[in-house]
Amino acid sequence: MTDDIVNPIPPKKRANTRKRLVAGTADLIRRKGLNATSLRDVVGHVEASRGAIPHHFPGGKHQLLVEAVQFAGEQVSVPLGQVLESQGSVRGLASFMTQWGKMLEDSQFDAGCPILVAAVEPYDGEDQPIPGLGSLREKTNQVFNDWHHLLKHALQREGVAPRRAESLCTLVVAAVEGSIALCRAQRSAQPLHEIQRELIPLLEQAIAHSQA
Amino acid sequence: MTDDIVNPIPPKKRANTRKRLVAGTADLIRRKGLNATSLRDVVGHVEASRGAIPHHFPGGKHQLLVEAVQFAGEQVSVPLGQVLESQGSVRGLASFMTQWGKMLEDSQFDAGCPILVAAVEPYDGEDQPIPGLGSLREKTNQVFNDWHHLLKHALQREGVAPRRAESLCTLVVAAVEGSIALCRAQRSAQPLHEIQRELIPLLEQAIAHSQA
DNA sequence: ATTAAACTATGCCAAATGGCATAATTTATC
DNA sequence: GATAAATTATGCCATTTGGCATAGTTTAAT
Repeated sequence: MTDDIVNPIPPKKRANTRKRLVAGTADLIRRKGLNATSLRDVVGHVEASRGAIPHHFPGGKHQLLVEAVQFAGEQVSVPLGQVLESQGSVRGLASFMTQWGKMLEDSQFDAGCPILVAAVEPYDGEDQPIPGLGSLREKTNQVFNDWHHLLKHALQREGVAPRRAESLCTLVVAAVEGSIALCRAQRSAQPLHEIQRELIPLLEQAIAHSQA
Repeated sequence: MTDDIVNPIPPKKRANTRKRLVAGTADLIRRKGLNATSLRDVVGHVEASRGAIPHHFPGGKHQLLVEAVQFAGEQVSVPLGQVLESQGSVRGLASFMTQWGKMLEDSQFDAGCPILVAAVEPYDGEDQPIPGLGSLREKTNQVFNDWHHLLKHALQREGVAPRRAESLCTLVVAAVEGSIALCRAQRSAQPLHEIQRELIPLLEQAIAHSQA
């Protein structure tokens, strides 16, 4: 009997719906924020049924938000890691920031960074943990830490001392996120370009100085 | 007859209620955000009546939010201008950032920057203008610009070239706001300290270089 | 084919929200 | 003090929200 073979192809359309819900939520968070994104919006956006949510996410909206933040974090950290690896920290960061500018312009500054939204927009119960996932705030912080470490390791690989790398990449992450807020307010990608003008030479200098 | 003397003491308790509503809204925006701050929350917070809102703010919640953002912006820009004037750009910025760190810690990172919230949290109708006030987004951008110009003029006064001052203070504003988001996620003022570690020397260097 | 499980669809509910209308009350003016 | 205006207090309403329950449907295993 096929006893201990559970199933080589476990899910089919089910996992698809689940993923679409998570991705769709992440997408709506960018445009509407945490509170204003209703579950009805989400199921409408991904063409799912309302009943799919309590089924796939017994933790309700809260769980969906946490998973959406995690998903959105990976959506950024994976390409960020690649570009840092292949182009080095300076050129990698530059193309990363260029990408961000394009995204903002393409959406006409209606879609920002979902992680920034999760960090800034207070959400009732953001500190209550979802079993196995942690709280919304923990997850948000974890994503920021991912980006931070990615950059930090890239800088250290290029000779920057750990302590300096620490403050440098906190500055980079803070400045990029902050500039996204400025871009949204201003409806222009200029702030992103302005900070790039300062950050790139600063990194170059730190790397050059370390190799002296 | 007292004909054209309208009234030497125009408002008494009325303007008080109005101001309290605006200030209370600004306060709640920090802790709950735009959407989650209900008008019932506001009137409860400042001990006013619900009817006071349609009376003082015919534009409804929207108008109240715009005025709250303006108020909160002045609440920051006035002391910022003072400290930049009296201590110069570098020391002024340093004490400004220290103040921010204290505020965050005092609230246990429950209260952030209301302007950052207004810039990041999407709000339905944020682009619809309130007659005589402009839209929520315009007002938010205006506040960022105030801070920007305050810092820019301080830097220029100390010899930094306009183009450099431009990018430098965009970086400062973006980094400070971004770090507030990081602090909130991390429940620690460390990110603020880390960016200070980079920003202060950067400004000092720019000023020193300009005087060579 | 049958049965069980996973998944989806739909309706209902209590709570909350912004806006409004109306009434009560205070304040200013003569 | 009387009158009008400004302000405040309260109740009502339509809408939206998240959560849940129940029923229907598909999918997989035997």
